[in-house]
Amino acid sequence: MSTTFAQSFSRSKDPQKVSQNREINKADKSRNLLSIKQRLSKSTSINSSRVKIKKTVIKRYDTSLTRSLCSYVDSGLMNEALSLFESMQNLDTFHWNVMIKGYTNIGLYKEAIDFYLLMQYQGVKPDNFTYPFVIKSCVGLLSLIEGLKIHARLIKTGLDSDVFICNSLIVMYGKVGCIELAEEVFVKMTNRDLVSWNSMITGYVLAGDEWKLFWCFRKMQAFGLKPDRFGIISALAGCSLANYERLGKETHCYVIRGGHESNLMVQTSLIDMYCKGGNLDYAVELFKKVPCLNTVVHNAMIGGYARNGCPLEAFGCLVEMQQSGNANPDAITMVNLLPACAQLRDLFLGKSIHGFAIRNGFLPHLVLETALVDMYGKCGEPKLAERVFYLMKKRCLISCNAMLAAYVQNEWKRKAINLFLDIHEEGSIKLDAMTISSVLPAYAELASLRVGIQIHSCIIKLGFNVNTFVSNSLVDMYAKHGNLREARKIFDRLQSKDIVSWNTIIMAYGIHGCGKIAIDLFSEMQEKSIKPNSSTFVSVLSSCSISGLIDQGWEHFSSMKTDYGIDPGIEHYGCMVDLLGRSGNLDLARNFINEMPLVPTARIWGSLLAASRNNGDIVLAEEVAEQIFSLEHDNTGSYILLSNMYAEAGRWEDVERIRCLMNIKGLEQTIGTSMIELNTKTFRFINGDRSHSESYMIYNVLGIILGQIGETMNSPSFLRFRPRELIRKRSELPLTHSVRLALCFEAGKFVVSTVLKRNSETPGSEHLTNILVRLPIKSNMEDSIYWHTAPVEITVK
DNA sequence: AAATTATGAA
Repeated sequence: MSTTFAQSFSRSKDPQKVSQNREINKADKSRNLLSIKQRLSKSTSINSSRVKIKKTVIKRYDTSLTRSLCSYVDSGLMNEALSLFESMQNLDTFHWNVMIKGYTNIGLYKEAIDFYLLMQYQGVKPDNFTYPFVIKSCVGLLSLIEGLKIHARLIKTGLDSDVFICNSLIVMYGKVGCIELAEEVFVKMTNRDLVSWNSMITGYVLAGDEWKLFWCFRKMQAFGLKPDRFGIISALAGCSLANYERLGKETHCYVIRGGHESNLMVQTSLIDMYCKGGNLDYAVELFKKVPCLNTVVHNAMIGGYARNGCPLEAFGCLVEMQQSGNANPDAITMVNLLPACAQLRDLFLGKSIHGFAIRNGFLPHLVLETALVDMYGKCGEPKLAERVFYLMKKRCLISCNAMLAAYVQNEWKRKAINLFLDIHEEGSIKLDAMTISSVLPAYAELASLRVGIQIHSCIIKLGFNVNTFVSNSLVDMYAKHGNLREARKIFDRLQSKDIVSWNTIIMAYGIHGCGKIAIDLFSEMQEKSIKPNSSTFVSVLSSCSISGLIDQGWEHFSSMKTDYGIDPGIEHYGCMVDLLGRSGNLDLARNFINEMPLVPTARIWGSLLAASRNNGDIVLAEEVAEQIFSLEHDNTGSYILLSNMYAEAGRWEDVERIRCLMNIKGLEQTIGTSMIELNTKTFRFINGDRSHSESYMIYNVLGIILGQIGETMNSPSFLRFRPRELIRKRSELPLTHSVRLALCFEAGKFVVSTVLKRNSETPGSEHLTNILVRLPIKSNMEDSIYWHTAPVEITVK
């Protein structure tokens, strides 16, 4: 299949077409623009012609010159038209209108408005024919301010009752996003024609207000007007907005009854509607019946295949389009194909499309570039996404959001946060809820709760705290930072909880070892008749696994399929292996893996490897590691784990062998660190760390807390290192785990500062003990090899 | 002498 794509890409590489496209893109526009500005500044020549108008009022109209002017304008030859215009005498409103129309039609909106201003300056009065063009130019510039000025002028001159002008105004306000103003114009009109209604309906499509759209659609019929193809096309767009299947079919009936079935644009809209409503079969049926397929219909179908999870069919449609010879792919075709590449995770295909777009002169193109950023992000290539992003000439909110998502999906958290801050500080692009919920996972993973709280207040200021997506990310962020209470508070206050909200809060309790609360929340969710999805069960099963709720884990695992019809995925099997491994039942875990219907991944085996280490089963560990290395030869963690197990067993030759293997493969041991933030400073600890200047205090605190939970530390062992003591050193390692050291540092500092505030003297070691022993330490520390991934809550009465 | 509304897009 991929050779067909490659062939079809290279076949249409036509140098002539490429140069044509490029020319349209830039050359013409800039040339025109320059000459007009130069000529407009020489207003003396036009001035003199005005003088001549006054002198020769009686002189007969030169119709042949006027006719030439019109034909230049109609063929888009504005330079020639301008020369003729300047040389002409007897210029009246009609000539000016022709010029304004010409500039509007070729997209030189600024020049059209300049001409409109100039004609007034020259004393020529604009009439009802002038304004539709001028208003269209405002739409082209998306300039509400110019539009409002013109509207004011219309009210002053009394032209605001002209139906054509009012219709233009409705279109303008609809397109610049001021639907209320469009409504105002519409309501004030005394005679509304079909175009007025159609324009209003189109405005509602753009505003995304399908309710008012259909209200309008019905109201116009009550006034005795029959919807034509314009209104029907908008209504079809409204159906995909609303996603009402019945409404779509109802509107399809209008098409048939009105006899619009043969109209290509109507056919396209119908296909698009059925695609967006997920009714792909209907769309394909209609697509097959279209007699002359153009680029747009193909694009609608390609987009439909892509959005309905049929990426290969999307490419099939591209090949059909190229083989038909009637239609050529354009920039939008590329935009529609890129999500298909992302779904296939096929980087080669994505790059082919990128190359095709470059060769055909489609770039620069804001939407296409954004789609490229999105595709590279989803194909796991944040570097390429970044490259496209920073080469873009223009960027908008959506392109920034796409880049942020690409960073976050690929774990480039720092970059995501920096980009977010850049956008925020630069200020020209206004953030939305999507921006925030894209970047929050990056804040959740990085160790600074302080900055997370800053973002939270920023969210409240911007009013995004009511948004469900944002709140879900916030719940996750607080949970990952160990502040379960705040996470719960946000969850409880959230007005409209969706399935993600529930999944997140269940997982939050799960990762903190509060399996019971997690399961209670799961029941509560079911009582509220919210249907769990596949991710819900990942949350529930991990909660059971972490808290050692073996029976409940099995219950939920089997009820997934029987009660909810959800087939367990690889991640669910992973949770179960974890559960069995934690319970120490290695044989069961192993049989479970062998009997599961899916091919085990490295992560599944990794779960069993961890379990075999905790149970000291070195034979199983070796076997499992073999499986992992066959899947991922560079899995550093597994090498280290195996090496540690050999060390614990005193098998030094094997330790050495593993180290050599790692050297050969160029793998380095990564050192895990734990960070904690105190008074705006970040402190980093490694396991058994003694490098901190306050290590004495930290180990003091550690000793005290260990005493409270019944663990003891043979203090000298970490001071010296002798191979024979390695066994003990290894088994003691969790005692001085980096997470514990970080927490003890925080606890100690807290006590010191509290005591200092009270007594204004430095507390001694005994002092510290006295206070720490009395501290209520809230957490079930014994449950885990570390106490917790989250800070321990310490309160002093 | 002349005008206004439509299809596919992240």
